[in-house]
Amino acid sequence: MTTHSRVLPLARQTQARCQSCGLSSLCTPLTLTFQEMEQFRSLTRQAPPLHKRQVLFQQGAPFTSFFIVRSGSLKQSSRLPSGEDQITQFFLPGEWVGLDGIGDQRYPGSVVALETTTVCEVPFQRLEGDHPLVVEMRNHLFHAMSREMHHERMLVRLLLRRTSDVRLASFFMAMSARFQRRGYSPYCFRLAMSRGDIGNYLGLAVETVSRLLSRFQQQLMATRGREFQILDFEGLRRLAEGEGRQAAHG
Amino acid sequence: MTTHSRVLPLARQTQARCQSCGLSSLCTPLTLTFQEMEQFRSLTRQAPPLHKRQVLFQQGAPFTSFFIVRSGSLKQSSRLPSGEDQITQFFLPGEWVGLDGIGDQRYPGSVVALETTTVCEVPFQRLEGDHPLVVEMRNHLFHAMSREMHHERMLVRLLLRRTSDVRLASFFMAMSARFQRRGYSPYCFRLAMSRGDIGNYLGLAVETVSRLLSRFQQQLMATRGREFQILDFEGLRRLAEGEGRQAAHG
DNA sequence: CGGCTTCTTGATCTCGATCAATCAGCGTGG
DNA sequence: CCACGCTGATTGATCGAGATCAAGAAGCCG
Repeated sequence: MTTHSRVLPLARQTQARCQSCGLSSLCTPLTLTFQEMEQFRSLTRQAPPLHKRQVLFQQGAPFTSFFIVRSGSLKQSSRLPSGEDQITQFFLPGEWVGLDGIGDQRYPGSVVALETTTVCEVPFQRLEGDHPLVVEMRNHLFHAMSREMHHERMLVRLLLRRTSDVRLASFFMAMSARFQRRGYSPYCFRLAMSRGDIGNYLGLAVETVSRLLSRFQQQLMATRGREFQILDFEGLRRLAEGEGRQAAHG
Repeated sequence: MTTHSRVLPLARQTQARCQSCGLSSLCTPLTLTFQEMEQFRSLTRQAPPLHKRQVLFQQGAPFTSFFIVRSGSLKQSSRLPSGEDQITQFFLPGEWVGLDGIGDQRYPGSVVALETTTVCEVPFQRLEGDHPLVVEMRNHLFHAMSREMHHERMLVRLLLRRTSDVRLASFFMAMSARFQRRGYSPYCFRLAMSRGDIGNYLGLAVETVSRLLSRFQQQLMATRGREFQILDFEGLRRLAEGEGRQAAHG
């Protein structure tokens, strides 16, 4: 078991990287590199691949494990008392799934694959006890959750007062950052979720998302189906941060 | 130090109570009863009372302690790159302040008193080590943060798609639940924050808050300055949950 | 090729921000 | 004690962003 000790510095490294990320974005910062995923592998077990629309776990199911995305992507949505589904998160490779189930020992939303997806399962009980590796791991999660708590709070509250174009720009900036952190191009990526999913996530109608994409098309981004290319990164960032042409400026 | 072991079951008790709280609300569930606050006292030190507008800590200051509110109330706000302040939280007696500073070791927002307020300081380093009390305490926080993570995510995302009256109704339902949990009346309470603060928090203009209160006045609530009384609790709940008269129903 | 879902574009209407003015509360000082 | 001024709260009028309704267009898969 002592062979895992090399994980520790890596955990800190992730943390440091997150700290230096000043992007005002929707980014969920619980991210591992492929290398780190290999290191943690001893705690995990590989699950069979999910195909599109297949469910990883259902809302309300007892929390037993969380998961790390190896490839593909997923969405998490919660069924509201009113009957609608609210998408609360998207997951990309390297990101943690199910952390919000720790709290009351049930998954608070259903997670389904947006495309063919593979995940690693991390049984939660393997994170109990006082083994140094595990202690460090929990510590890592502790910090990460605190960060995300604030992230979420500030950014989503921020979105409350923002126009639809700012919301969408923030979304793409966040996605860009997440791809970049995984070593992919921050300028050109494919998102497996539908326009409807994006709209649901951001609190916008599908039509609005579509119209905004058309508007962005001219200057900021090139869109082709679910492939996105950021043409004017700075411009998009300025828009997301509210420095751009916004309602009631000058 | 072993005298603190009686704390452990209490921590679990809090957790159980939070679990059973099914309110769809903005509630931040990190709450202690006065009794529990006494138990934890050994970890804390009393700070001198803050008067209105006095700052507990500034955004960006190094994270050293968090705090538990003993009496009064506070607000937390973050200065955005654009220069505006976004209120991210209100704190009532029994609630934890500063948890979101753990992540990157800095307070992500400034916290100021809304009225004369007393808090207990809990130096973070007293929560390190493997002493059973401290382990249990961290565990408690771990669970609480996970819960709050989801809470925040779902509810604020929910608010994104909600009309102003639903947002405000949710706000009062959450406040009501928080007062109730502390043993106060859930129907009649005083909120020290201004209309502007509420609007900022919910992403609404002051004028909108004011107008909504006038509208609520007729049926749902009685308002007098910063004293609020809920007249039709069920009605307010239905409105908050989206079952009420809403845009595009019938 | 049909039959689906997803995406786009157009037209209308409503909610809530904004601008503007008045009013109420309240501590200060004459 | 009351006049004054300041801040916060209310109310009215206007306007624009975005939801909604409606209809096509484009993929996508059997």
